[in-house]
Amino acid sequence: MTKKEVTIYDIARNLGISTSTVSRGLQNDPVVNKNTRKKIVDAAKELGYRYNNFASSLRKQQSNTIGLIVHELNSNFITSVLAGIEKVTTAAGYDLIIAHSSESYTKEAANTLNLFHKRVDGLIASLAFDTNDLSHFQPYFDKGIPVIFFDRVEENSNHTSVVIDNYKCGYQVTQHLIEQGCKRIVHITANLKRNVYGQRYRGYKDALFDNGIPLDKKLLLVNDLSEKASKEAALQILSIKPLPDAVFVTNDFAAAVCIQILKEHGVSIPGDIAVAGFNNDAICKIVEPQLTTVDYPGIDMGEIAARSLVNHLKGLNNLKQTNTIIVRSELIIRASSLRKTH
Amino acid sequence: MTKKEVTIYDIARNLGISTSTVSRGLQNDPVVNKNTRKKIVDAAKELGYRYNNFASSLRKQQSNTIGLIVHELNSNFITSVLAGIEKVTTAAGYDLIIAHSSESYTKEAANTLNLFHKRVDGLIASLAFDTNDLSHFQPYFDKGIPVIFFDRVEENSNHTSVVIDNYKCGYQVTQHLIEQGCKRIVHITANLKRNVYGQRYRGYKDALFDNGIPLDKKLLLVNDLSEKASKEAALQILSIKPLPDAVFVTNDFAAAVCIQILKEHGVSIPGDIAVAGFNNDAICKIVEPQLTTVDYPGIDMGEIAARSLVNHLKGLNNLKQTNTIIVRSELIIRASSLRKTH
DNA sequence: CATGGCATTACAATCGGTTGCGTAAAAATC
DNA sequence: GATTTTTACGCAACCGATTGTAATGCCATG
Repeated sequence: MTKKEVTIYDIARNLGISTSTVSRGLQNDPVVNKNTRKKIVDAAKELGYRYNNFASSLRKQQSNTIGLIVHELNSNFITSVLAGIEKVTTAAGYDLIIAHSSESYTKEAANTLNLFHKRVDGLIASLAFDTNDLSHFQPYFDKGIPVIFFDRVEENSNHTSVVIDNYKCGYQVTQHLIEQGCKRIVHITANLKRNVYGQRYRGYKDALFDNGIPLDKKLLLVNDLSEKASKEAALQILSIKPLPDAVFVTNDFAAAVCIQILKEHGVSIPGDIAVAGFNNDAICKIVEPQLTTVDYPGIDMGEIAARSLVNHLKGLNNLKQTNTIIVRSELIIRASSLRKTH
Repeated sequence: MTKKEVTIYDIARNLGISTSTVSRGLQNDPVVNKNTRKKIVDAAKELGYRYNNFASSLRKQQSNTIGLIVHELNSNFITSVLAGIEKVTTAAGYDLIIAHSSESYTKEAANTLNLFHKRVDGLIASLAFDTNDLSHFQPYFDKGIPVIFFDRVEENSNHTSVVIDNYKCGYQVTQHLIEQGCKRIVHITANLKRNVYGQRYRGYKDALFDNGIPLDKKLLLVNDLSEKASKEAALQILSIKPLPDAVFVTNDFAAAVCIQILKEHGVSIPGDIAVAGFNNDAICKIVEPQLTTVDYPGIDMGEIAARSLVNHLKGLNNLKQTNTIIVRSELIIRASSLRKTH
């Protein structure tokens, strides 16, 4: 069976010194003599000592852990964010606990509570599709545990958030499609209550308006951007008379599925219908024609969010002063939307 | 600032009972009276009590947490595994800490150690590309902490592992390509020391042998299956004279990139070169032609691995009795390899 | 030789649940 | 009504590291 754990008491007894000295020695506290420190470290190694995070966290009243709640893990974007966050938190000596909600509010709330009980020192979160309020974060707010939202945030909340300018991106994509001569632009997106989709839609709407193109509600398709939904959306597009001349999808994978179905039905891309996606996933360069999209700097968002949190935890800045941080983003034009050669 | 934490002592004082009763009451121990239990739970809610995992874990000497080490997070396969694992661990009341190595042995070792210090009750792991030995898991073995490997495992080790029959899959794919009339089959794969690639290669080799096709070392391309490497591999294929008539890539994304480059150079798929991938990622149905591949039951592997671990932890079975669990897998034939119509 | 200063180390309380064991009271048994 | 059994709860010792404060020893200074 499991052997007895080695503790600082064992080290202390072994060396004939006190546990406080051992504790300080292991923390490299300069107050303990260099030689003693070395002896402690050596003894620890030799005895097979392992640090007990529980005892430490219990006593110190902090976990040295940051919680991360994401809506999904399966996109390039989110793994980039993860990389950015990890880079910063690891460097700052924090551990990271990742929880994902699979786009479900229920799971998100459960994870939020769980991480609260795990006593994370801070939280970074991207909300699920159907999250409508932030009441499940209330315990954090009450206890003064910092929470930073990124990408999928709640609008009109005065919590710190790191986002891109979704409105501008939506506007840019639409403007680009219009400049390619498109006038009947379908917009396939998800729950408009979620900021990223709502804002992009507003950009789309305003771009149409500014170009004197009437908004046609029939061209707005809201679904969950899954493979199945995307296929159905593509079929629906085919049934619209006259055929639309562009599709702006707020997700690259969904756009790829659309392109596929449209092509299967003899529609030429971008000749008949120009298509644009969102996120700049790896898939963009695989589909034919290659997909116009918006590049979304995941790694930067992750780094910025994590750095803000870490700085706050170390007392270097105060989150209450910064509300929204907007990260640059960029329209990337590829063949799927190019109808005019300049 | 952070208000003082509410503890079971506060609840006890409030109700004029002892902490032991409170503790038992909160655990729903039937030994405490129903009414008292209700009073405790109510008081806890009212006072804003939150359970302290650290105190509990410290005392109980267990974390109720399972560690998961994966090589990456960005594939469909791995997120399926994750879903399977989560389903089981959540149901069994365990928390999950996910760590990913980004295919780096160094990070894998660091994560392994970190989870060890976090005192996970058990570990589920899929190894990185370049992991050659299991010495970083030694602390677990020494302490008797169960470790289950899945997918990317170390061969010839007598640790419990959950895998598919990679040899058979490699054989099947190759056999299928041969049956389509291919004779010069390129094999693009990664580090052959890693079981999944080594076994598939052996299947490839044996299928060739059994069909009387000589093994041509020039047709074996080993790289890291990244986008860049796949492009280079495709260009390399184009330079082989005479042109090969099939490519078996051990990763769908890499296969997709290859197809793209080959097509750009006027190669017809599958007419000139038949292509097969591995994993049955969503991308398979996006590329043109749709990609022949091997379906890999991620969710099952996750469930099986997690269930074995959980059962072991609960004392329901003993891992030392089960060594290797093989999960079913299936060749999925699509247009990218179909040269003959039956 | 006494005293002050500095460098080291020890003492002991503390963090918040958990649990074996003991006991009191209530219920059941004869 | 006495005794046994049940039910319900309390006592107190843990788990292992941290840290404010006190104490020790040493050297230097006057």
